[in-house]
Amino acid sequence: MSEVIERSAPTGNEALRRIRTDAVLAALREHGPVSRTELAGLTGYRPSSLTEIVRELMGSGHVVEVGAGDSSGGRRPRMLAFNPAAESLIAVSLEGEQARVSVVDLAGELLGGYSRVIEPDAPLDGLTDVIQLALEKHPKPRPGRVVFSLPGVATAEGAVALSPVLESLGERSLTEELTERVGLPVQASNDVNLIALGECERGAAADVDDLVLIYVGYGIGAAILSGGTLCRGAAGFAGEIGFLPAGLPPAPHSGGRGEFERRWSVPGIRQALSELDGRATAAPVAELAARAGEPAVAALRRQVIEAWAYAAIVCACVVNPARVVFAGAATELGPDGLAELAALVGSAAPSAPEVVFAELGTRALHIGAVSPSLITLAADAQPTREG
Amino acid sequence: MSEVIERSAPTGNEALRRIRTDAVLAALREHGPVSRTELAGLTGYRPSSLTEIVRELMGSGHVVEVGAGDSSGGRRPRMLAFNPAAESLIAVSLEGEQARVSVVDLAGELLGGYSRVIEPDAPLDGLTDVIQLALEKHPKPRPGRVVFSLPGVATAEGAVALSPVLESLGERSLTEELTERVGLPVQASNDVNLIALGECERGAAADVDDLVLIYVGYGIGAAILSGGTLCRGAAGFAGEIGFLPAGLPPAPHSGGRGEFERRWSVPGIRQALSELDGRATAAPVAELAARAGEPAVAALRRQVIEAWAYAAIVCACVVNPARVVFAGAATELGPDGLAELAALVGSAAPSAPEVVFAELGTRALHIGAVSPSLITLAADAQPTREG
DNA sequence: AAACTTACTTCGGATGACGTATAAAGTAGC
DNA sequence: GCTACTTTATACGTCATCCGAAGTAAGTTT
Repeated sequence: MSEVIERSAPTGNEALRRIRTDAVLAALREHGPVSRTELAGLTGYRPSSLTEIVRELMGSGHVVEVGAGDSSGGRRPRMLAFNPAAESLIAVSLEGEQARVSVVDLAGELLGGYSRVIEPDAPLDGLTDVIQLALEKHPKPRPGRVVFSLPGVATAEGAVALSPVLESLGERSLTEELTERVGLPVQASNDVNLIALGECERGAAADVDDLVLIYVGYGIGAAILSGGTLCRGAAGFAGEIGFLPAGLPPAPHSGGRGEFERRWSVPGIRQALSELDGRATAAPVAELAARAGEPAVAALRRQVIEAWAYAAIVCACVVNPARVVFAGAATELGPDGLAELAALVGSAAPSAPEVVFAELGTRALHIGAVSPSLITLAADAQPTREG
Repeated sequence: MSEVIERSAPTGNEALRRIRTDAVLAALREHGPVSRTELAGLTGYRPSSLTEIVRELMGSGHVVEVGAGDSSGGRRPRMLAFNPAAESLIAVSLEGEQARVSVVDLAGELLGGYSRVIEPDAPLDGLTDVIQLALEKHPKPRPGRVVFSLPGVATAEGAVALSPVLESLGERSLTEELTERVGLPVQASNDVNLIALGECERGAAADVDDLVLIYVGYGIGAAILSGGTLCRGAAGFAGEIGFLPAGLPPAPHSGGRGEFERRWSVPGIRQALSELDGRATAAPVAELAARAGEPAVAALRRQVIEAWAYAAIVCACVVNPARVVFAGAATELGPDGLAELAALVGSAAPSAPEVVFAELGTRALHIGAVSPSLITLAADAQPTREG
């Protein structure tokens, strides 16, 4: 008899136990310090039930009492708060051949950062070393898991072109081998998705459930949050808008990158700028904004804005987000550029979404890594990346 | 104290009761007749727990024993099956001024159909009458709810342009007033979404969780299913691909319909055909397929295919479905047209989805109306349409 | 200081799920 | 035909959980 469980109905007491603690913790994370009575209103549990639940969570350190609140005519409530220092986790990201390892608490606050150059021949050795170093330096709130942020560039074959330093190993072995070596569960996730979760937790999209985040960097990628949950897609490629066709008729794409991404990502804009005046720039988008007075630059800038707006409009038509967040290098466009983007999107999308810039910068990665949504994603996902 | 419940943790016994019966019913709906022991494997419950659950469901008639199964070396199992005849519901759809009311059982089988011309002045009166008629004729499995299939044409203002006969009343009042008049919960849902749920239950997408369905009719609309659940979008407009920009730079849209939809929906193709040879046709898409030998028609046919492929590619880039289903008039293109569509989509989308035609035709609406997903959607939605 | 309000906890009672034992209904071997 | 053995389904005791009511704690108001 196959023990395949179809529908994840909470069966068994341990499952229920998790659900109730998760619900209480989620309510505490979202609404700052609250009294037990307020918590009852938020979660639907009765105050009498919460007594036991809260006692348990205080025992594990995840919940702490933070003094007394204001009286509303009777006994002053004892306020409860989520304690982000109860646990920590390790966030790993790559910048070229440099691996950045950050130890963060459950609020996404940085407890310590380490970096190391990875040998392309044996990337796992270097990664394991630096993660072990971080573990030794920060034993206090024992890190519970490792979140690996991957640049997800999809190729035509459906594989994932990882960062050059990771090309030597298959993608599946990354999480599995690292889990074995480090002794902690390792979860690999698309970097743009992590950033979106971060901005959704505590950033430009904190008050929104339906969101598209468009990240402009070495490539162009989007993250789709619909109804508060990440859209992963059948193969984890949801949001790969680098392959957007430029229009009608759609042209077949050649090679591993999309034409759209090649032209309108940071390297594409850098090249277009250098063709204008022969110079190479480190931050081409910022330069577009700074040199908007020059007619040639202004024309290119307009083209870039139109291209990005096109991506936003397309996403808006398909998933109807309440807000489109531009992140990464796109934020260097400045307020004028944002206004132009918003105007274009507003005039062409059916139910015009708000258009804003990301607010968290590089912190978004850390905050996304501790987002509760990520845990639930990992729970029902295979031990591979979840998109 | 606000009684707002944030996280829907199952609190209270009645909620748990629902969850367990839902889980058991869902398992029975999906996998045909199974023994209690198999059911335990599917749901995660222990056989001893299922004794009580199944007894209850047999009491309500939703589950029936359907004889004995094959022995595997011991006592022969008593097979259990979902009983679709235990309940019925009423599906209402509009074709012009004609309201079609169908009584269907929980398998989507038609028990009876009634139609009636609605007066644009007082549409609710006619609707109420014909629904009451259906209720009188089919009292046996008492209908539990009414599912109203709405053509969802989004306007620029964010409102919904309903079928002409419903224009006289606000959209909110439709479900509320009808609920009051009929005495049953009325749920309004986008027609394309219902069709997608149907094809997903028992049709061209039965084995797929990530799906885009593109419906070509009076307009062009898509339904997005990601991870098995419908994407509704912030305002219920997810899938409104009629407003897709034709390319770069994006042009602002004028009026209530998108340029894309105006050109490549059935009326648009009809007009293009009539401009070719001055004749009006009832089924322009079928004619495109039939007269593909004429050069002028072949060119138009190719344009249509390219436009539809463009929509599919865009959706594939954004949400990465495993399959794109073309429904409505698009199926009249025939196998050659499908092959061309698939080739275009395959060459331009990053992770090429399968491209197929819908299989259920008009039955999709009925099967979608009884999809369990629709109930869960209604549960957390406002008493208005859910997109 | 007494009365009232609010916050929280303790304590039975009911419900549900699990585990084990047991009954029911077959098959296989002699 | 009788005896194992296997598989299926149920009965019952135990434990965990949630709820409601009553009780305690700690304030405010008059």
